[in-house]
Amino acid sequence: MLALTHELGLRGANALTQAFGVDLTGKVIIDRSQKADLQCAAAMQLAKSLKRSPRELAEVLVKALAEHVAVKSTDIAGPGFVNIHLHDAWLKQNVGNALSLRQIGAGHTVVIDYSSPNVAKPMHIAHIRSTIIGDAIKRVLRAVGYNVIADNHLGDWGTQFGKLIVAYRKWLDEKAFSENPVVELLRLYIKFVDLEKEQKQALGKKLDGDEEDEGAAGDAPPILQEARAELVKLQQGDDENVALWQKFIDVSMREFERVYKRLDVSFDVVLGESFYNDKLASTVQLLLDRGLAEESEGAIVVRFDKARDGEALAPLLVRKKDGGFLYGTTDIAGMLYRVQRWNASRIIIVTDDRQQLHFRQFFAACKQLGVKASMEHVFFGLMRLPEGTISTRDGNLIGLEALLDEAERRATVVAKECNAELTDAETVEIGRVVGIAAVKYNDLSKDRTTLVTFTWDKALSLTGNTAPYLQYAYARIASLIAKGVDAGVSPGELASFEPTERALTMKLLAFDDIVEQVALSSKPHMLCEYLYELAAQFSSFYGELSVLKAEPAVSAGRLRLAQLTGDVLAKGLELLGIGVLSRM
RNA sequence: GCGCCACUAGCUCAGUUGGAUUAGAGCGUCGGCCUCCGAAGCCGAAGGUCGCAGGUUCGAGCCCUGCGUGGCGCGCCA
Repeated sequence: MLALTHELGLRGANALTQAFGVDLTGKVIIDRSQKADLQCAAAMQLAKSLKRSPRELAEVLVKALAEHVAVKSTDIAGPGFVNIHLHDAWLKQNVGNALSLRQIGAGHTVVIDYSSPNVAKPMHIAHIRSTIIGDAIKRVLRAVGYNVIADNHLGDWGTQFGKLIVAYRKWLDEKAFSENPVVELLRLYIKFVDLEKEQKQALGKKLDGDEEDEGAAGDAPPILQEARAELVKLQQGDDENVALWQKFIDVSMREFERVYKRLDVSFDVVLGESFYNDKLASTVQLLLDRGLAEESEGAIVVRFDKARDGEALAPLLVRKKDGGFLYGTTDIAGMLYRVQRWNASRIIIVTDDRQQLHFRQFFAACKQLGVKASMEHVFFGLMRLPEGTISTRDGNLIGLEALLDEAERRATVVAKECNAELTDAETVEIGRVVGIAAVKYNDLSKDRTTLVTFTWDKALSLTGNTAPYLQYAYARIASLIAKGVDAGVSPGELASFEPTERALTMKLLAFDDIVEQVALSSKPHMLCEYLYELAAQFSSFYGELSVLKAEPAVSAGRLRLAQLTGDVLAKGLELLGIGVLSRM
């Protein structure tokens, strides 16, 4: 219905512009309403600046809007609200366009960076947020016409690789590695960190008061010195170390791919941190040349000031005093690369909210370097467990695959209970689709900025506002249509228009509006909310009215509404990365 | 010390970016509905000082200020 609200908004703005001689283009917004089909609050919003009474403006709007073919009547209510009632005939005629989306992204390229797991660490339940939310945003942006580049910015570089190489050579358990390489790598890493801590304590606490020398080789724990040496060799291209590093990446990617396949998540490119290695020195040089970076205590930093950058941010470190680079350097290099290579007008990066400061810093630096693209940090709240923060150290990781396994298992049990006619193979397939959907929807349906506390029962719930509810509505519709075919009823023009049918129609027509809002705000939960309301509206309609057992003309119309609902549900769920089933 | 995010029903969350005398869902609780298109469902009930106090205006759960609680950040990790 976006097209209609836009038309009405334009019409209203033109009328006011003509009446008062002030250009008000774009100032009249048409909203949904509980009291009417649509409403307009512009009269009150604009009254003050025009020095007119809201009533006066409302009179103009009422007259202008009433002339549109879709509008049956208009009236003024309260302090100056304009209520708009639409013709039933118009709604019936236009409901078939519910699935068409304005291509607001046409001609634009957006790069979206999500998932981005760390190599050599298993994916656990917290990784699902970036992965699932990012993938849904990607699908929505594509649906509204953007050329989308989905980029998995792997954590495949950095100091941890020196540690891993040392630990691998010292303590590798071959058998464990061949059975589950990533778990073994995690064990090795933890073992290293434990030893490092031990040695540090043995060295005494004098390091605290002597920060100047902390980086000096002499005072660091021996094991850490070894790791640093291996890291330097790796960075210099030492064959053996590079081979090991590549091996870590390969085994990790194999595991990631397995998870992505189960989740139906995909990327266009996988450009990890290491991809930008050869661009870091020149990035720092560029910052220096532009006068944006300066030396400070041996390091190179970018400073910000309120007048130029809009806020007084802490400095961003781009080169350590030992010459090494940091992830801020990589991020800036990545931004420049993405803008140049793809000529992207939007860059979206999906990470948890702890990194907000970092993103504001590096976005500000990019702006100073002339990046014109819209840079958006799409952040989400951290996931925690009821007993506290998820941490590798505490060993309370819940593996992502374990979660998916359990989800499928529970959904399979329920599928068997609910539908005895299904074969075992069907039950397993349904359990798979429904279980994965439940996990995804659980994450997608909450505003991404809220902190979530993970519990099995919530994450795997199958009733109420969940994916299975939506899938169930779809399955019933599929069943209806099949029965309609048997009975010789096929979808046709809407004949009757009971209140529930009208409400369902209005809901269907809101689809394009919601999708556009998600594309602009990167908040998929709005689509979840909408689909849930749509399914609920359908369920009411279905409970209240007979579809196939009404008069033929009425049946055809109701079947059409059901079919459109099914189409929108399937399309909406597809945009969330969730599948549907015709039987469950 | 500075900054970011949150605070809405017993619990988990929405609230269309400032709109309408009844602030909405789900779970849980209580009560109805399978002889009739799929009960993973439908209908109804109970449940609220929107963290607290001020402010802005025609109008505030939403914006501003202060405070409280929780979580997370703040130069050589990512």
